[in-house]
Amino acid sequence: MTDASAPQVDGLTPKGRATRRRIVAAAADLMFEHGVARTSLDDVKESAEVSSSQLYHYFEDKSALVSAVIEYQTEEVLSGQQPHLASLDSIPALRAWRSVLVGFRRDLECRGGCPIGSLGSELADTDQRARAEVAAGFRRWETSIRDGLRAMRNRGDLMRGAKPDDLAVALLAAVQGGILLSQIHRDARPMEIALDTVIDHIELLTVRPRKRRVRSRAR
Amino acid sequence: MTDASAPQVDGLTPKGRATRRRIVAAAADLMFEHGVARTSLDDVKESAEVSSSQLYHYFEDKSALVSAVIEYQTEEVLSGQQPHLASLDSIPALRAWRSVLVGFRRDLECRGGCPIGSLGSELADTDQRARAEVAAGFRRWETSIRDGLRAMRNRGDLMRGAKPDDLAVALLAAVQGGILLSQIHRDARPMEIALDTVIDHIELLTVRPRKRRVRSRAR
DNA sequence: GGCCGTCTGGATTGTCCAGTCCAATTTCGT
DNA sequence: ACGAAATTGGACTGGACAATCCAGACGGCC
Repeated sequence: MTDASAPQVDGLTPKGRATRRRIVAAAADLMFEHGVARTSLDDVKESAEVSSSQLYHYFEDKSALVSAVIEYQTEEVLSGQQPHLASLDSIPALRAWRSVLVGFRRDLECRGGCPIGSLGSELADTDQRARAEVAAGFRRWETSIRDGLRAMRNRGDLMRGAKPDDLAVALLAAVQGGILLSQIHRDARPMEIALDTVIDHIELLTVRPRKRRVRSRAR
Repeated sequence: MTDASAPQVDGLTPKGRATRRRIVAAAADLMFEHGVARTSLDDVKESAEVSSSQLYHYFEDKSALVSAVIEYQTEEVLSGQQPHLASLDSIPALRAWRSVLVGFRRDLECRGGCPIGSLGSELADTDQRARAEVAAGFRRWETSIRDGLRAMRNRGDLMRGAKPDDLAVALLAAVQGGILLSQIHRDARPMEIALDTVIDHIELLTVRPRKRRVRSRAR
């Protein structure tokens, strides 16, 4: 469960695994920067310093490499949001998470989209396998967010009418839409606004919107 | 102002304009379906039933054609949302607009992204001109939304603390993020949820959330 | 140390594709 | 009508690119 790529790497020697990793990392970088279609295998070979036979030794064809890249980027994205993603169960936690995401954007000067989302956007209608893999990645992401909101709900911090599952979807949509607007306008503000708006909404659905007093230390 | 493509079409005879239009429409369809990089000019020539010399007579190169496609799709998208987009100044109007957008998704069976947004996602980092044109299209879109919300605000329907400009950005982000999630999951629900959530939030910022009674017919 | 499977080098092939060119035909202005 | 400009046909070029192939080098295991 921890290493979803196990089926593809067993039977490989340590050296082989290293080469494979090098190829995937190089391909991921190039595809993040230029998109899948504009990344040639020659580029990947050069950047990873491998030959054709190496590429085709580890991957059936380009689309198999793309699959590996999707898997790689999913791990990168999810692990890059830790530990925030594991406990999005309060308004301050959501705000902190938002700031981390916005920080990533700023570091990139608003270049590039979401490492997963932009792959999905490019491939969803041409490569069913890729679409399914991106969908699986998004489901994991969404699940993490949802768990935090459900915890708030169960703890009684959210009003009974609030739907944590829907709010999780709305948050993820705000991330994706916000990233896109920020990428196109080359300005991090739209992403901030998109996320702040949904978090504000969640805060309005909070039972004690502010100045929550600690009533008992027991527990 | 109504015809932003004027600079590119004057000096053309009616026949020429028709040919040019045919090329752009064919290219727009293909690029919407397969993306820009996966749409070859041979495909465009065949679909529009024109020869190489015609293509290069009307467009400098592929990226000039892409510019024309962006312009074309911007008009398609904005005009396709009329008359809703021109008066998004009440909660019911926002709900109705949402349903139109979701209906578009369903008609396409959740295939394809936003005709503008997906071009932006693919081109933002490789073609500055394209990025700027998509940005301009988004600004027009955002402005329409914002005008409706500002009208609500000025009329006193929105609380004084509400920021119509930010809410417009959040709505547009919800549209884009929702489309992406729906495209990847092949399910219109995420888009519905994303838009409903932001509209719910706007409703909470409404002065009289519900059962608004007509108090006076004078005006 | 010697065998076998893993790993690597690099030339090659066939296809696709953006862009060019020259010549022919049609349309417009007057 | 008639010259000029716009429009069209279609072959051609040079390069990029995914994928194949044949050897040869390396490394683990008995």
